[in-house]
Amino acid sequence: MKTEKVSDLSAQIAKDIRDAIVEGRMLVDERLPSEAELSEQFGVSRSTVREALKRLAAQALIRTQRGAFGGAFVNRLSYEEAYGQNVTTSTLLLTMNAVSFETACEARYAMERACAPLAAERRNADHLATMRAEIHRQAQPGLSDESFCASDVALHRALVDAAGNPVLSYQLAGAVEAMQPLMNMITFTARSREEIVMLHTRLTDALAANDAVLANKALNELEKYTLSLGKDVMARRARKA
Amino acid sequence: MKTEKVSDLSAQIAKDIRDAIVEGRMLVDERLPSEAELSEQFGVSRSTVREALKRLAAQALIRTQRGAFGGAFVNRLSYEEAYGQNVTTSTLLLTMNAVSFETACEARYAMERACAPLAAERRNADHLATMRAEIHRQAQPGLSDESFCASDVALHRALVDAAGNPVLSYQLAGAVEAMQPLMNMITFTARSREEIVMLHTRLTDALAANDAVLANKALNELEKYTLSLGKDVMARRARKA
DNA sequence: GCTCTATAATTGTCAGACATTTAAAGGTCT
DNA sequence: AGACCTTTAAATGTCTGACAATTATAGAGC
Repeated sequence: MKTEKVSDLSAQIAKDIRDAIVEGRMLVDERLPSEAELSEQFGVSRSTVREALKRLAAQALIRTQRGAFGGAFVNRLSYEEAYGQNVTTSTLLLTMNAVSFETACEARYAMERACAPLAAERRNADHLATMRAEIHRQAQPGLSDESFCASDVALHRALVDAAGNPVLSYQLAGAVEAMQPLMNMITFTARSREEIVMLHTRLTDALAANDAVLANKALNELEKYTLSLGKDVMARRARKA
Repeated sequence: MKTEKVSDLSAQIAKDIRDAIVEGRMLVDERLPSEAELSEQFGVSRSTVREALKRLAAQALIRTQRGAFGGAFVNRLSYEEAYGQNVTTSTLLLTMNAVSFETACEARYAMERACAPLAAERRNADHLATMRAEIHRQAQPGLSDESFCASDVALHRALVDAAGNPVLSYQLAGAVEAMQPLMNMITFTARSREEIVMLHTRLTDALAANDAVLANKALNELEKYTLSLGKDVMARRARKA
């Protein structure tokens, strides 16, 4: 066996099994040996095996079923599960490492621009309807800043989905959702909301007209404006402190 | 407490603690209660608590230290840890869900194009040197297809890093690395490698000249060419089957 | 042939024990 | 006083054995 001395058996066993799954030596829905068999195979107690399996379950690599003919099975990772993992990890990464608003904003709009040409080509009526519905919501007075940001993310998600590429949707929508806590730092005045709604409308109109160039222009202005709003907030905070 | 009946105590306990971390109720490097204390607080056995903690450790949310004054601590998620998680999850998602080469290819180059303008502006000598080194390697005869693809990914990574935005690097490099198994399906003839090396050189030259437009053009041609190579492979496979 | 029940396999949980690691406290010598 | 060693206590890591809960299958009874 390749089990090096690591002084954390459950981690080592989890790694062995994880490698087997990632490298395709175990296939989706294949059943792992029972906990008792695994403990014999690896020469450890059942508790240790269980801790290893829980590690894998936390990464959605396996699912377990109780009862006779139950056990642990290699799990087919769904977009939904992977998406959730991605968002949790990315969110923590950003908040714990004090990523600046400027950096997050730049990354976000760079990724949005990556979808714009595809979205302009492939958007369908549903995508446009979703975007217009979110724009409508953003124009409602009395909306909290958090809800405004959430709607902003939803609109972005529609833009990304309009590109018609599930891989792009998974990667970018997750990334943007993870940035929401950072975006939430902005306080949106009535005036700035008006401006953003206008730019969102221009973006949606551009997609409706299959015009990638106009869509990109709208995104550029949106980035510039969002950035200036963020900088205002920072400056105000700095003055107070 | 908000612990609903879920009939998997360790998952529920893990969720409670995870929420506390994600919502900021527990700060980085803060120490969790000992396993004995947790088992008392949650009213479960120590084994159950341990299984919950292993789940969190698998997501790199906590780290544990043995010995006196040891215990479980909220872990500052590093870019490296998050990156590894992202790649594992994304890789499995793509392979298990049979994402088509076309979809992966499109997503990849869409994301590369997102970085090109920033990279053209900010690339430094190191980035250019890395890219040229990878190009040199790609021109070596006798390189396996896998190594060629790996070098391709490394070159891409340099491009993304050249954009000078760590969030972008984390998200996009992880996404592209996850696509490597799919890209590995292509068999590269000497002729096609020559073509790709030429396009890579044009891309690097464009960045060296701070020319975003030329860089984007090179990426577009690269995408078109990669896609045609992939389609050839598929067609040949279909004929054989 | 259908329904119900018993069975056996398997995971989930618990209790208690011991091994191992590690930082801090205390003691000894110079 | 300071440097070095030893002890100690707190904590995680691992093992053992037991029982509870769940569930598909096989068999009994009609």
